[in-house]
Amino acid sequence: MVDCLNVNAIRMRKGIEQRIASLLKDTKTQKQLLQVHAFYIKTCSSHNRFLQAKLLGTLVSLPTPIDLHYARALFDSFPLRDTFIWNTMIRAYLYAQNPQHSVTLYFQMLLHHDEHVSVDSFSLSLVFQACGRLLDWEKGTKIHTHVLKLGFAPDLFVQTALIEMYAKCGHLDYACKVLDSMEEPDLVSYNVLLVEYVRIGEIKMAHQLFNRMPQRDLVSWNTIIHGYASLGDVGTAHKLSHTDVEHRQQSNEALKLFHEMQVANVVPDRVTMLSVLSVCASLGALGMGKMVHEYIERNEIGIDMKLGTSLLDMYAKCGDIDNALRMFELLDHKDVFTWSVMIMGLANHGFGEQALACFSKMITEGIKPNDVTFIGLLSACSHSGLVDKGWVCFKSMSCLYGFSPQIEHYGCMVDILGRAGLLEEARELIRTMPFAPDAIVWRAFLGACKIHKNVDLAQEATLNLLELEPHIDGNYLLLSNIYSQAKKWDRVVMLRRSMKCSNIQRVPGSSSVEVDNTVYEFVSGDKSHPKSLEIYEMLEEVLDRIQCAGYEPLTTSTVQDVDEQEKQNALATHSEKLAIAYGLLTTPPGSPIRIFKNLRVCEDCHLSIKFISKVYQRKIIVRDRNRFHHFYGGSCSCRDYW
DNA sequence: ATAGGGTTAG
Repeated sequence: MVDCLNVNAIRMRKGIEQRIASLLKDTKTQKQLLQVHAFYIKTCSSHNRFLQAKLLGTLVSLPTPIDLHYARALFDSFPLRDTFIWNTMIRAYLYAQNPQHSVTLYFQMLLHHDEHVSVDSFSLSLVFQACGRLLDWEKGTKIHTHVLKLGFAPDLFVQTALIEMYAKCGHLDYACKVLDSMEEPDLVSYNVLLVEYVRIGEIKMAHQLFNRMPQRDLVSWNTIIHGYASLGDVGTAHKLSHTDVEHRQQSNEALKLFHEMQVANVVPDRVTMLSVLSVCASLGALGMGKMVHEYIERNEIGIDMKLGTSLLDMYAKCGDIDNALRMFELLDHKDVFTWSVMIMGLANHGFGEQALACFSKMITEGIKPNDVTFIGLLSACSHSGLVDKGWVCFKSMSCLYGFSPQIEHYGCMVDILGRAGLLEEARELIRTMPFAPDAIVWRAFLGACKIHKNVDLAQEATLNLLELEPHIDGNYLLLSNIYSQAKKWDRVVMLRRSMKCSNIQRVPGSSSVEVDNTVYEFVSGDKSHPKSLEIYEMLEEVLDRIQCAGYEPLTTSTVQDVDEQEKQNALATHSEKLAIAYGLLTTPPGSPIRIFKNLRVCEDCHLSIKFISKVYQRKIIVRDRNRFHHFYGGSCSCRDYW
C-alpha cells in the first residue's frame, strides 16, 4: 500500500515536472516566466535542480531584456547550485550588459569549490567575453593562468574567447599568438579576430587575415565587406582623416568583395545588404541601390527595421527623397534610428518644416529621441534658415529631453546663426560654449563669413582653423575666396604662396553623374571622356541657350585675378556643368539628372543650373558636400539659402 | 555555448 502511494506520488511529480518543462519551452516573456515560477513553487515540494536550472536558463535566454534582480534572486534561492547554474547567472550578467558582475561572480564561483562547484570551459569563455567588453586586460590575463592551471588550454571555445578578449583589449599581438598556437582553429576563431581588426579600422590587417583563412563563411565575407563599407563612409571615417579618394576606393573595394563573394558561391543575406546599401548611399549610386532593393525583394529577404532604415537612408542619400518617404511609410515598425534617418534625409534635402513635423510625429508616437535626432533637427533648421526654431530645438534638448548638447549641436547652432547673418551671435556662442571649438565649428563660421562677406571675422576664424587643420586645402581656399570677393588680390597671392610653401595639394572639384547604372566622373576642364567633343558642343549650346534666357556668368566667384574672359572660361568648364551636359546628352528628355559633387557648388554653377532646369525642363538634383539642391523650373529647393 | 548588421555638425 505504502509503496503504491509512493509510486503514484512519483508519477504525479514527474507529470508536474514535465508540465513545467514544457511550459518553459513556450515561455516568451518574463511575465510568463514569473507565472511558471509561481506554479513551480506551489507544486514542487522538493527542490529540483534540473528544473531550477531550466527556469534560470529560460529567463536568461528570453529575447527581451530581463530583470537582473529577479534573475539573481532566483539564483540565490537555489539551495544547491551546480556549475551549469553558475554559468547561467554569469551569462545573464554578460547579456544584460553588466559584464562587471559576470567577472565578480566568476571569482565567487572559484571560492565555492566546497559545494563541488568547479569552473569549466563554459565559465571560462563567458568570463573572457566579460573581460573583453570591460577592456580589462589585467583580469583577462589573470584568468588566462586559470585556463592553464585547470587544463582547459586545448578547448576550442576557451581559445576563441581568449582571442576575442585580447583583441578587444587592444592586444592584437596576443590574440594572434593564441590563434597561431591553436592546433585546429575553426572558422569562428578566425572570424572573431577578423571582426576586431575591422572594429578598430585596421582594414589592411583584416584583409590579410581574410586572405590567409583556410575557409570563409558568410560571417567572414560580411565582416570584411562591412569593414570596407564603413571606411568608405565619409561620416564615420572622418576621424581617420582619409581623403575622399580613399573613401571611394574603400567603397569600391566593398563592392568588389560583394561580387567575389557571389563568385565564391556564398549567398548574401540581409547583413550583406546593409553594407552594400551603405556603400550605395555614400557613393550616391542610386541605380546600384535600386538593384540591391530589387535583389532583396526578389530573394524574399524580409525588410526588417534595420534593413528598412538602411534602404531609407540609401534613397535619401542618393537624392531620391520620394522613394525614401515611400520606404518610411511602408515600415510597420520604426525606432529612433528610422525616425532620425528620415529627419536627417528631409533636412539634407532642404525640407526643414517637414523634418520638424516628422519629429513631432515621432514624439506623438512615443519614440524617444536621442542626441543624433537633434543633430538632424538642428541641421534641418540650418539648411532652411529657421533660426528661432533652431533655438527652440537646441533649448528643448536639455530642458525637455534631458540631453546636454554636444559640440556637434553647438556646431549646428553656429551654422544656423552664421548663415542667417547673425555673425556676432555665432561668434559669441563659440566663445561661451563649454567645448573648445573644433575645425568643423570654425569652418561653419568661416562659411558664414564668406556668405555675409565679413573679412575681419573671417581672418580670426581662419587663424584658428589653420592651427587645427593646416593641411586641408579647402581651409585656405575658403579664405582665398573671401579675399577675392573683397578684391584683396595681394592677400590671395599671399595665401597661394603659403599653400605652395607648405606643399598643400588642391583636391580638384569633381562631379559625377549616373547613366545606365554607370557612374561617370568629370573634373574641371575634363577632356578624358571618349565623347568629350560632343560634351563640349553640348555645353556650348547650353551656355548659349541659358544666356538667351538671361544668365550672366557670376565671375565674382572665381578665385584668380585674371581678365573677364578667362574668368568666364574657367567657370564654363566647371565639373558640374560638364556632368550636366553629359546628362543632357545621354538621358531621355524630361528625365531627372542627378549630379554628385565632392565639394560645394559654386555660386555661378548654382545660378546656371537654375537656368538649365528651366530651359531644358529637367529636374536636376545636385548633392554637394553639404546637402541636396533640387533644381526645377528655374529655381532651387534651397531658395538660394546655402 | 563562441563570430557579422541601420542614424551623427560643414
